[in-house]
Amino acid sequence: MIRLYDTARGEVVPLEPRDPGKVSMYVCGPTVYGPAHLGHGRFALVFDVLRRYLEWSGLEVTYVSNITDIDDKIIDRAAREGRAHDEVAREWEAAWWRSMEAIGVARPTHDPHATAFVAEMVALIERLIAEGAAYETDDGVYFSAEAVTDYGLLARQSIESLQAGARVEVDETKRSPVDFALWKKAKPEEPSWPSPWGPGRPGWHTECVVMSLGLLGDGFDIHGGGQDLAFPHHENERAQARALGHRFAAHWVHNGFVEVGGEKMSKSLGNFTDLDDLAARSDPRSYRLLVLRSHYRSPIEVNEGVAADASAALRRLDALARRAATWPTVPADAATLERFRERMDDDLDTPAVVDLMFRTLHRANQAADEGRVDEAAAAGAAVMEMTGAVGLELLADTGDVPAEVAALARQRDEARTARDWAAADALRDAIVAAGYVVEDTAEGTSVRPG
RNA sequence: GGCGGCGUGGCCGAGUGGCUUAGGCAGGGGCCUGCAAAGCCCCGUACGGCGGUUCGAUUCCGCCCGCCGCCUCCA
Repeated sequence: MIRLYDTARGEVVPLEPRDPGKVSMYVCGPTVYGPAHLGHGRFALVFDVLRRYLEWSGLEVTYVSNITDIDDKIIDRAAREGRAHDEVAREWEAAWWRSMEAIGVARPTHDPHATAFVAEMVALIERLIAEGAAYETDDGVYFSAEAVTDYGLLARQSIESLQAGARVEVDETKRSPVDFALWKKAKPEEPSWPSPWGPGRPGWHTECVVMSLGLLGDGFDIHGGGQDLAFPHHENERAQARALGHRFAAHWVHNGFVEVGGEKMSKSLGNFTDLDDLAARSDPRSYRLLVLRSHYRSPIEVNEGVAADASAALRRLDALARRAATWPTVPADAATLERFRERMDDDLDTPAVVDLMFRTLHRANQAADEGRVDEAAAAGAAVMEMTGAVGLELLADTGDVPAEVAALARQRDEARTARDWAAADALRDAIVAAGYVVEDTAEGTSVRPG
């Protein structure tokens, strides 16, 4: 079974599924108020890779990722644009799924929306009040962090040091600086839902508690998200669940940030690149390869040079896929797949897996060059199996080539047969100028989109 | 201030007390090719600084320097 770093325990520990053969995952999804950037892309890819690998391993995965469709930022944007908040949320949610599709992230098993669970959230808050873990103030309902003895577990800090470090103006209505809002009473003009405390909206941290427990049940296997969610978001989710006696998530997994010039990419710093821009400028699969090249908990630097690097590496993998298409169909090399499994099971060691992919690619090419076709085929099949298991689909086909370009290729073959090299080179230049890659093969001129 | 992490060859990025000291990209030489492309072969002796432990440290310990993250909305 796979071993993963657990933020709560601070070490790599085996994943022990609650239900044998099945894995339940909850990954905090986006607040839909704007375009997704590379950071969102990374978390989506990291957990997509984990999910696909678990499925490849034969486990039945239930993957839940929510859509936060009510939040101050959505309300702000709607107000600025003079639109309804739900209209803004719908627009950006649609954009989110388009971006996810562009980078090949599989759709979650369930994609619950916060606004569909408001009644359940109200019920949960009522229970927290009844337990003495929450209290009402003039502007809302707050959770009392002191109600949970190990508050600070995910932050790996004591509640005292968290309080001492509070950098925010202390809200006078809160009893403690680390207390957080469960329910925000609506000001005039703000969207609202009815509650025992008057019209208002839920705080961010409650939705994930209700939706994860509701869809996956208590003690679900994995709760994931970006490192910046560990505290306070996940800490606060956990606090609510624990206050009500739930075990909640068994395993907490957090991915590292995307950085630009050594700094975290974030909307507030304004140093972000939209996922759609990247997908439009390059083969979106290269971003997955880029993400796989680093360990999921390490920061990754993304810039033009690094992106070009990944694109070039991807071209080699595609080249192997094309070559492998001419080899016999044989089972993938078992020893290589065993290595792959070992590396992946070791806290998702994808850098080692990329290493293994390229070594195996090299082995396949070498065997083919030396005429050991079956060995090449087995190694090639292993590369395809591994890339497929982590969601990297290699392109073995040569793509669509227009009839006029194909005609140029045939003319070039004729010229080459006639040993008219000047004509052959001119035709090749023409095909390249049209944006295609030309390669000679035993069957003649091969042309594919560049 | 508290907590955590990082500093590796031109670039990206793994890893390890010594042994064959990843992988990718870029670069140089060669093979193949009419010339290319793709592929193959060969080539780089790097681990922030100063001490310490050790037969031996990039890897362990201490200190220092530099950088980053969380403690606030944030993937």
